[in-house]
Amino acid sequence: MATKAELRKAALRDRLIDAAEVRIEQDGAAALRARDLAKDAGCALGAIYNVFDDLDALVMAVNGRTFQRLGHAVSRSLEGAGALPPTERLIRMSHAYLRFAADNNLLWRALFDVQMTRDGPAPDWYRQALVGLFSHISGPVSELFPGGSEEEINLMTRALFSSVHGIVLLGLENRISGVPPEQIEMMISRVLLQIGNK
Amino acid sequence: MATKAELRKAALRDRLIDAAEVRIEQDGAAALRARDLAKDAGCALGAIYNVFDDLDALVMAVNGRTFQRLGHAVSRSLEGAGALPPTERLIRMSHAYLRFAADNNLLWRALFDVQMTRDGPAPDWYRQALVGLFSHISGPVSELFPGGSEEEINLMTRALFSSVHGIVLLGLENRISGVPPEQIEMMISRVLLQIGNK
DNA sequence: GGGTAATTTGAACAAGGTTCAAAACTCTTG
DNA sequence: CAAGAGTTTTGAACCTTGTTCAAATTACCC
Repeated sequence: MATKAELRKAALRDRLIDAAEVRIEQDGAAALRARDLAKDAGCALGAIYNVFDDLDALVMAVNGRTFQRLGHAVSRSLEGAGALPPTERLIRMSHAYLRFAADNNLLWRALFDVQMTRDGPAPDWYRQALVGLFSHISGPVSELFPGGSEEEINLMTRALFSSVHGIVLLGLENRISGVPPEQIEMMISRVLLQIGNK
Repeated sequence: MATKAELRKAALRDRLIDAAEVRIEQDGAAALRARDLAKDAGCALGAIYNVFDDLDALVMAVNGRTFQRLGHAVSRSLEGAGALPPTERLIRMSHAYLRFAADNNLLWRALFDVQMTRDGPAPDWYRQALVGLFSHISGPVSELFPGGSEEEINLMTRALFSSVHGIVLLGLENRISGVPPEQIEMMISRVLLQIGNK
């Protein structure tokens, strides 16, 4: 049964994730402060550690949500696009990826900051989420390389994802003095078209 | 004139950069400890702050060295390759980039960690170093796209660099359970060949 | 050699993650 | 309902770390 205490704990968990999400998007994951979060969530400092092992675990919980939203954003970009040529579908997904990264910049960066910090392998749900993203990509890639073995398709899928990720990452990096989003969009389109029109 | 004090200060500066370089390559930039560095360099804790504004500035000094070495590694990969087709030259440079990133993983990552942390724009020498890297790339790219305007060449140059960077970044990320370097090499080759053989 | 200025030192401060003994609360039983 | 046992929550205290600065040391000049 769900005792009163368990419900309170679950509610606190949600409030903490909410608060952390807001603060990460505002100032970045590195600027999270336990004392701020306790204030935001209306709980004691130590209460955070009744719910999460440490602040990293809280960031990971936020990352779970972010990954979910990212997956939906990419899926949505394919709605009604099933009949388009594979290159066009790749471009749509990539542009959705760019837009998500631009609109949720610091939350999106937090996704990739964590693994670097931690030594052990990323948690399972994390790998699963990446596999989910890849599964959207491998379809068009298979169509582009009909003769390729499964191994080759997998390789190309990851290579293309990584390429787009790199363009988005560096494109948004110096967003102050840097590249306007339309130009990033164009970089992605050019590279993917170049690869598609062989 | 170079007073005795100035010489000592310069020597300390070098010892601190040496020590920081070793520790960053060992444990990553985030694990740098002022007290460890003081011990390594045989100086007082406060002495670090007579030479550098803060630890970030010391990391930046290490980054300066790393960028220098990275530039040389990429340059060297082109020695005697001037006559090769542009795609082949791009592949050689990219493989050199991958090898450098793999052999100097945490030092290489420190290059890209800093700007994310800091708010202001990257220092000038930093941008210059990137421009230097790009200048190696834009040659082959111009040959690949002879009709392109300067603007288009610049765009493609940055796009290609970012793509390779992304493949290397994610390829080396989960290096424990992840992708072997030869496979990363192959990803880069495939993508670049695909782009070149249009 | 002695006096002044520059340099170096490391104890002290501040900030922030994490712990844990005590307080508050909840549930069970008589 | 009351008392006791068990659970949950609390926040003061602890610890690690970057950074400062008054005091001690060293270098320089006459």
